[in-house]
Formats: sequence, structure tokens, C-alpha cells
Amino acid sequence: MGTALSVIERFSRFQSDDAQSAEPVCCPVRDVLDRIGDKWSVLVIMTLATRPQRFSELRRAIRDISKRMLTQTLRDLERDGLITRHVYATKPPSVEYRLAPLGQSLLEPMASLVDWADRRYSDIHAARVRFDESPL
Amino acid sequence: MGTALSVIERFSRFQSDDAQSAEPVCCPVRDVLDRIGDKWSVLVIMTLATRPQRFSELRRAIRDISKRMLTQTLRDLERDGLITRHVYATKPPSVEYRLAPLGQSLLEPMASLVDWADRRYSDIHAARVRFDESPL
DNA sequence: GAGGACAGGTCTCAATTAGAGACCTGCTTC
DNA sequence: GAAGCAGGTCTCTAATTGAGACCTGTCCTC
Repeated sequence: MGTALSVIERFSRFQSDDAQSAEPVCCPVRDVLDRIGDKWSVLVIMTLATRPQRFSELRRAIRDISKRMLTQTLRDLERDGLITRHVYATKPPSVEYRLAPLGQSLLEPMASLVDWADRRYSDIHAARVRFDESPL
Repeated sequence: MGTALSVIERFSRFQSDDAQSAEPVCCPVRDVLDRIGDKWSVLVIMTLATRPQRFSELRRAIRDISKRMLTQTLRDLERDGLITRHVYATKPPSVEYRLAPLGQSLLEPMASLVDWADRRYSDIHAARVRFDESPL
């Protein structure tokens, strides 16, 4: 609790410093969060958490991702050092993606978020229904 | 560690069940993650973590958010029960946003993610540079 | 009492981004 | 020799975003 606030306060200070300056916004945390906070990254990382997988295994696991977005998400994650890409010179060459140590280290905090989402989902859903039904 | 994997495995099972069915993807965790995983939600929640704030205070704190997106983000967060909106009938009516208990409960897991981002930023940045410089 | 400022938005339009799906290369199978 | 899979790329369209004009109402200043 106290820990959470101290982390967030540190971040806030960064952000308000930024609010002063005329420069474009530049904050490491935002930079990273923008990257892993997109629609597919978290899903891909969690899918790779159990075991390394090939391109088409990932596509089957995450049914509604398009090839285009899967390719792009994998490239971005590789670029950030969260996953690694291994090409095997088999008959039709196969490509395997696996979590790099950096990606592994993300599992812990990510799991706490997933756990939160899981436990609070019913509250959130109830709030939505209430909001949508409310007068006006 | 073990905890992280068990949470993620539970989620994965959900996802692979889903992979079997012909139905459109439907998973509580994804539902929630899509919502808070957008560009602005995390920023707004963290800004409100320190104290309740008014619309224009938020705009000043998050300099590069447009009015349109701030309004929309706040509505969505309110709808999900993460924040509450209070209108005061002052001379020019003022509107204050504050974290609801549900939003408070998100601070802890979110902070662990922010902390990760903060501590790993240099690794990620180094990986990017390496990737961008690499042959081809 | 006209002009400007601020609060909290909404609306419109242009630019960016995402998704569907056709297409490509190389190799195997019927 | 038609068809299928792997791992992508390319193109076209649809949805999302951001910039910024505009709106209503209440101050304050001159």
C-alpha cells in the first residue's frame, strides 16, 4: 500500500516536471507502458509464459489476432528484448519464439494485474451494468 | 514466481478453451485488460492516485492528452466503477474526479508494473539500440 | 456593457492505425 | 499437378485518434 503510493509518487513527480517544460513529453515509464500496454503484447507474453511457441501456434492460441499484427507485435517485443526469435533450418524452416529473461521478469508484475482483473471482473461488470442502466 | 505462473496458467486454460470454440473470443481478463491497457487510462488513474482532481487539472498534468480523449477516458473509467465524478454547484460549476475503492485496489498491481518499467527501462532501451543497429 | 478568460465539455475533420484477406516462396503429400 | 502448410508481406478498407473550432454560463476588467 505504502509501497504502491511511493512508486506512483515518484512517477508523478516525473510527470509534473515534464508538465513544466515546453519539450514534448518524455518519460521512461510512459515509454515502456505504451509498448506493453497495447492490445496484443500482454496476450503474446502470457501465451509464451508456459512454453516457447511457433508463429502458427501463437496464431491458433490467440485466435483473433491477424497475421499482420502478430508479426508486428513479435517484432516489437523482440526489439525490446522481451522475447527471442529462433529460426530452425528444418525442411520447411520453422521459427520459434520464446521469452527472454527480461520477458520472464515481467511475468510477476503482469500476473498481479491479471489476478486483479480476474478477481475484480464481477465488480467491474456490475458497475458497467449499473452505469448503462442509470437514468439518462 | 510459482504464483505468477499459476495465475497465468489459469488464464491460458481459459484462452485455449476459447480457441476450441467457434464463438467470438470472450474472456473476462481480456475484457478488463483491453480497457485499462489503453494509452491513457493508466496515466489518469496514477494521476488521481495522489489526490482527487478536476478536469483541467488532469489536462495540465497529462499535457498531451486531448480534451476529447480525456473526456472519453474518464467516462469509461467511471462506467467501470474505477473513478467517481462529482459536480459542485459553485459559481462556474466545477467537476472533480476521484478514485473509487475499486480504482484504489488497482493501485497495488499497477504500481508493481510501473516499478518494473522503471527498473528495467535501461535494459529495454539498450535492447532497442542493439536491435536497431544490428545488421540488416 | 463590451471584451476577454476560464470551466467543462461537444463536434468535425484529417491523419494514423488496425484488421481482412490476397499473395508469395519453398517444400511435402495425395 | 492440385492442394496444404509455414512464415510472412502487401493492399485496401474500416475504425480510432488527435487538433482544434465551437458552445454555454459565469466571472472580472475597463
